[in-house]
Amino acid sequence: MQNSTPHFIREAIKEDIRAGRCDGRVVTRFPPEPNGYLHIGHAKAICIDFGMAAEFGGECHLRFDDTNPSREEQRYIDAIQEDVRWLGFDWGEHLYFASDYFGRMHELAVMLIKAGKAYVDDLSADEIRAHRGTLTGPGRRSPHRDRTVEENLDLFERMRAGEFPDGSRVLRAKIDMASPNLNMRDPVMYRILKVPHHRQKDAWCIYPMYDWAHGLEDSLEGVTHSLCSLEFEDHRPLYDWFLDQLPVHHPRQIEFARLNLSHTIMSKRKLLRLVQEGHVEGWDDPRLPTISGLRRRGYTPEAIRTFCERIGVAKRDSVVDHALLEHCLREDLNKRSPRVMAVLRPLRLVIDNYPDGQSEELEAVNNPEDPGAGTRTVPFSRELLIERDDFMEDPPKKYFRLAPGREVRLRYAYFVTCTHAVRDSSGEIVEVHGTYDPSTRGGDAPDGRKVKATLHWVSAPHAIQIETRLYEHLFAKADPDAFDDGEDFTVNINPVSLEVLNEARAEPSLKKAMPGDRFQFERVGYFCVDTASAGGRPVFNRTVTLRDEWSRIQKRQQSG
RNA sequence: UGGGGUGUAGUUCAGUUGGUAGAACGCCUGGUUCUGGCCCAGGAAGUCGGGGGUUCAAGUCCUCCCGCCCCAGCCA
Repeated sequence: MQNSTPHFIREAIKEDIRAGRCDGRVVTRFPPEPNGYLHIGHAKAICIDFGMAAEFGGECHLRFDDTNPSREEQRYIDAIQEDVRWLGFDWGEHLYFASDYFGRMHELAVMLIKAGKAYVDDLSADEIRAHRGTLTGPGRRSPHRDRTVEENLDLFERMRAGEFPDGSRVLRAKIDMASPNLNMRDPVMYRILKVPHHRQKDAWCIYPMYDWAHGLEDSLEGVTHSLCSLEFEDHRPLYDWFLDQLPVHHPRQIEFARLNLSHTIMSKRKLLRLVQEGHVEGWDDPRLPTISGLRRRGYTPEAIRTFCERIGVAKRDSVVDHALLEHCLREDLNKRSPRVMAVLRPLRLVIDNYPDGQSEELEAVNNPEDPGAGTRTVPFSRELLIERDDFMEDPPKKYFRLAPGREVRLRYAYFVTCTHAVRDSSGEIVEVHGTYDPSTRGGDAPDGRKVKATLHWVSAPHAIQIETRLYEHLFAKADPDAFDDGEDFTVNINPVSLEVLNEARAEPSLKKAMPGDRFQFERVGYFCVDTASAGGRPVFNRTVTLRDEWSRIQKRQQSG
């Protein structure tokens, strides 16, 4: 975190500290509304909020902005805490709820009314909208704008007491109906909502609006820097106005651009649709950019944090290439993942000169990137399983793998030379035969001869059966929102974003794998044991493939 | 004739007080290798949104223009 690239928020905070504007203290907050699951866009915000606090020796609060009980639920509060913690951040004792400040907010609202800066309006929602004016024209004052302080006080107390039905009255700030900033045209501070709150129960039937509440939440907690996304830039004058009217601490709001990622969507509304319409299996579907989905997919918190660091912080709208996320993932997984051999689409390979019924244990390195990871043994026998892609009867140029007459290495085992392939009546290759060189045990030839390819394999009689789930982008297009009139983003859903392989086999060491464990299947990709794995046959989610030069060569050969 | 933002390689970002541009990812070459992974070396790629101006010198300063994003919830 020390040699991070510079960005404007870091510079602004430094400048504030230098100028003594915040007592040298840095207090930030991550303020989710508990009405949905966190996604990688939130991860960016979390990294910035907690990251800035940590960098300047300050603190970052986790505060639930629970001011709208009609859409918030306890289960989201729980899930959000789990996700933030999993990402590696610690709010210590600073867990807060906006709803805990309702009493203080109410007092301050009364103070504003007494100062003649807020009034109760009887206009309906539609009327208020009509009075607000347009983007280019000023609004009109409500006929109730000039009520006396006494009348406003009385009406506001009766609103709170539950005397009026939902939507019948609101408390509004008295600012400027002609302001070019619509947020300043007498914004609503409180609305009547006779809905029990998930934490406050029936204590309130009026609830504060975001603009009124958020600055106070920040202020009450002593937040120094309130970091949020760009769409709140227009709200900053109002944020400042409220705080300026009151005898309270005044934090500084700074806005940055939210994260967009290619090949996926970040909007809560659209994510919800994907879940509700069954395009995915739930909020933690491994194809979703939700934190829970990424976790189940096998992403590491470290990879996500590195990613958030590398994308930078700026104010322009942008779309980050999903490839950068995958790069950060592979970089981390490469260092930490134990290697293991598994064959996704098996093809029988019979070693004709290997004694029938015999088997032996061969030593394999657990992680070439980490000498401390040690070794294990894998069983070898006459009947092996190799990847179908690793054999071609009539190979094209640059194909280095097994083919008739060709010698390759079986990793950690022997050099084998293919003799022939066997086809069934329909002409499909059902097995391959070959011979091995006993002197190459372990994988090296005493005479120093080389092979151009090394294949992964499993011993057929020893292998365990596993299920693998191969994921591709949920959206085929980089921009899921690129669609024609009359269509919506769901037309861009990739119909083959999930491929389930039931015939995969793995080396027996995988028997001990537990849900959440991550492995590199050598030459194939990184996999993570699914949380829903049944005991007998573990399910492996493909987190990400290994970079694959051969597939690029193939693409080139096909296209030209 | 509303307001607020924002425009630098394909992408995401850096570019100190003005000295004709850098990184990462992606892409391409080559090397290395018991993973076609990792690693190493190299390369292609930018009329710095456009015009005008100030200056010996402008991505940086001034000015005009253009593009894109956000705002008319009793959502956050």
